[in-house]
Amino acid sequence: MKFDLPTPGWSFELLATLGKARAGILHTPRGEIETPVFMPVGTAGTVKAMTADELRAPPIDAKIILGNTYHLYLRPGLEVMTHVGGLHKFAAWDRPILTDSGGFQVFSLAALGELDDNGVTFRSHIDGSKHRLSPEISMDIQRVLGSDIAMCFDQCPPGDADAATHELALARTTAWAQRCRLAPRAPGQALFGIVQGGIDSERRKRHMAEITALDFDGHALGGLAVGEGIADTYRILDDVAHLLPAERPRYLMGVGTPQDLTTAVAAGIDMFDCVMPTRNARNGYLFTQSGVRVNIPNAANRMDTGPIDPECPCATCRTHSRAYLRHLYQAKEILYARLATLHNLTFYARHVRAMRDRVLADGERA
RNA sequence: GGAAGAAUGCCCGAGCGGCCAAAGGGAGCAGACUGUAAAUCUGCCGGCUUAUGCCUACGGUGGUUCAAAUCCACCUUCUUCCA
Repeated sequence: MKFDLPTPGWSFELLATLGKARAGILHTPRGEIETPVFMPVGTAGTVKAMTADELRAPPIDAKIILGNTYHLYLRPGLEVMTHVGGLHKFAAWDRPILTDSGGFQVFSLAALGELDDNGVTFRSHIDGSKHRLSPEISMDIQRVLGSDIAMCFDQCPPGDADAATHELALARTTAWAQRCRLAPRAPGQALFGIVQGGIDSERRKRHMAEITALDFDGHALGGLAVGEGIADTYRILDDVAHLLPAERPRYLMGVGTPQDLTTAVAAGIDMFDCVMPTRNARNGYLFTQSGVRVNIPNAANRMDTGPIDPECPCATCRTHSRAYLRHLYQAKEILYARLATLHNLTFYARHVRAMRDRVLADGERA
């Protein structure tokens, strides 16, 4: 079944379901995105250590990547972004891009500034200069960046926030979502709403009703895996994800470990992003099919002539040994970051695709 | 042949009478990382052991002192300078 989304040129095609899990295709003006999908994070206009060609080529074959409003606004800034004609041209990436609104930075860098009903004032981590982000400003930056999916500017409370903080964040996030909805967008740019509410199911559902009423192209669950404890994360996913409108894509923001993705897909999520494969790669943590992680600096790899993962088709595993990678890591060679990132992104891409294949193979046609 | 200086834990290197199992760095070992201020950060790093505990330790051997990596004597090795 294929559902048109509010933004022209966009539709979501549901192919099969297996329990709450789904497999589908998100049709966009810049191409198809098979779901479930993992979106590599490219905060500053680059998925760190990867070229656009490497991301596009199998086995990663990323159909969509992330960019970040806050970071790209601070550097290189809107003057450059306008001049170069947007993020796609700038980064030589012709497939879809999703931009985070800066909402997460409001949360994670909140100590830098003051938060009020209208937005957040903060100081640049680069030069200390004072800046302001509001729903309108965030949307305008995302318009200039020209992302395919813009995210609403939201407030994401930490995992241990109290009820009052959550209620305030919910009210603001809803009010801000309404304002983002009215803001000008780039041609063909879709907009996703974000559901907050912490780990209280009833609060989540209440906020979900507010956000889904606004007719966004897709819906995101925000504020999960922000320190609340994995059992609560999974409980909320199981309680809430499948209640998001079935005919629109469902995006779990910022998650997560391979097991998190498995759990979330089973709960009905279609889209993910996370820094974990890229950052952990750079920090020596490599994923394997067997589930046993490889800490590449460990002495056990010193003499190991085998690949990171014998089941992995990536160029790193087909070409290089653990001993070599460990050496590159220890020697702080730049090549290490590239080889490791290539591997971890391959792992994530295959992990998510395997789940999609399973839903298509064993599920019911939608 | 003479003169001056130096020898510290795996390496480099502070300390120059007690607060020294000995700063700091490196190396090594282990861990963390979830809408990226992260090629980052944390812990361990003489042994026994997980104790306000014991042993072994600052080139070697003696000595001074209640107390020495720190002071003295000699020895060994190294560096620089003068012949």
